[in-house]
Amino acid sequence: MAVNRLTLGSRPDPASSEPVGFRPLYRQVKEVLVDRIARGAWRGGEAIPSEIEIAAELATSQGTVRKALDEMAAENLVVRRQGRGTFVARHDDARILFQFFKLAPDEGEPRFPESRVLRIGLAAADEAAARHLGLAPGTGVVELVRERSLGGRPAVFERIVLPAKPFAPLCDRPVPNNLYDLYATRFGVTIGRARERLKAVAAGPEESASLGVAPGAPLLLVDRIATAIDGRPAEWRISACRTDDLHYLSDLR
Amino acid sequence: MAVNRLTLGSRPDPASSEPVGFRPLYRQVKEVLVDRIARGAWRGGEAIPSEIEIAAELATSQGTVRKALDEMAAENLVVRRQGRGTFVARHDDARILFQFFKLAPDEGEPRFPESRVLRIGLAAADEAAARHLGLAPGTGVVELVRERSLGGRPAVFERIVLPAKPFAPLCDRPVPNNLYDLYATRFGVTIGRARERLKAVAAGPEESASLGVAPGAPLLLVDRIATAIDGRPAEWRISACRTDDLHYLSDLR
DNA sequence: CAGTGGTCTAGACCACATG
DNA sequence: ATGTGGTCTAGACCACTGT
Repeated sequence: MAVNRLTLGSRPDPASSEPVGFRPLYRQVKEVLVDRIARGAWRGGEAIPSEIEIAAELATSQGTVRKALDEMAAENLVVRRQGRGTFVARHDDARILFQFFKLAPDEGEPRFPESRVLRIGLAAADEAAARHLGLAPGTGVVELVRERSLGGRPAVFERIVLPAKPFAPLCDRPVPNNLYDLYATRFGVTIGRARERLKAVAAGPEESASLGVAPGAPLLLVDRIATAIDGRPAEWRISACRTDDLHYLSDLR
Repeated sequence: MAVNRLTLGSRPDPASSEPVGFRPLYRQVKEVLVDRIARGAWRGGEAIPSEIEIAAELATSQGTVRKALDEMAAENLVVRRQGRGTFVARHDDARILFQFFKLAPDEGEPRFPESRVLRIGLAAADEAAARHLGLAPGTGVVELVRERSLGGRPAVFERIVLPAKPFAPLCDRPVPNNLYDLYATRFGVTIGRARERLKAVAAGPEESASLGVAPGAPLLLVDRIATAIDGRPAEWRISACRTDDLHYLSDLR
């Protein structure tokens, strides 16, 4: 197995014309670890080696490894537990609820929604889908339309577009409620972050039928691009949300 | 002047019934520094003492002070610049745009909006305002209604409610475009974070007139409670936003 | 040049979890 | 008792900024 050679903190060649500037050691350590997680070296929930072991393997100090792991913990890639170890973060319902599902009832606790699939199948990426997912137009994609309910009442009508490679097998069996956990465990695609653009729109016929609101009623439209931890866009999702007794929570800090 | 006594990292009395658990030294250092900023020991943009000076004053190590300052930088309380020093964060337009103003044009760069005040005056807090601001109902509040434009076109119609203490003088002279900077420099209230709840609603008569949209057109309603760095709610703001060629940006990470 | 924050190291000890 | 991450310290050196 190849040894991980890390350049030292000091520049090896001061006259070099590298445009990268200075790359701290702890970022290189982080890069190695993120890459290993992205390649599935450990499963979600599994413990990674201890700081001391990683430090020994990469020939650096425990403090440097710690700084790398602290950054990864801040990005929700990893969970650290004193006395137990460092674990690859899982997309369990609690995390989804905290990080990715921002819709909550006006009164009462946030809950994870139930889902009902309305349509699923393969299609060719139109111009918008191709642009959002970084594909060539016409590339195969999986298209999934579903309805999500909170407290037994339909709340979200959404359309999800994924690259057929590697997600095509999704069409073959029932899809679970929690998709991001499935992406990670079955397809090795770990979603790291997402960017959402929100608009208020008038309900169209399909949305109004699904959500039980009048046509033209105001709905919150959430346009999300979710990105894997290797930085590649992995999912495009448009959700129309009822907000009569729900709201979208955004923390500014 | 009182000396800042910090407890050591080890528990002074293992049999003590203190419910606080363990309070790391660096958090106590942070607490001291946050408190000094909240009390206006340094103005926004001003440099605070160097790590070495703070460490000497509080009789701790540079590394501990650094950890405190790093956390404060992560919370946007402070800006650190290599070679120059550590500065109290200012609510300049760039920061507002990044942290608090999430509305951006669908095409083109985000910009800071212009504002036009429609009404300002003193009032008694109704039940909702009192609850949001942690006041007794009937307490005096400042109420400000304004219209904000992007690219010369009205985009946001908003109502802002503030405690009359200490904000009453706002009514006496023209209010600037950037309110959070004013809160900090003139009233010593530094906004640290905010929680926004979003809904899609139908435009009412006042909103539709101000924003130039049809009555009943869908608008994005943003209900914000902004909190000062000492943790107290300082502002309640409800904004109705046009989203035909704008969107609200939410980064999930 | 001196002074600042940033990185890296090494070691000691603490808090926590598990066996 | 052992091993994990968390805190704290001390010191060396690097990168950056201003004088």
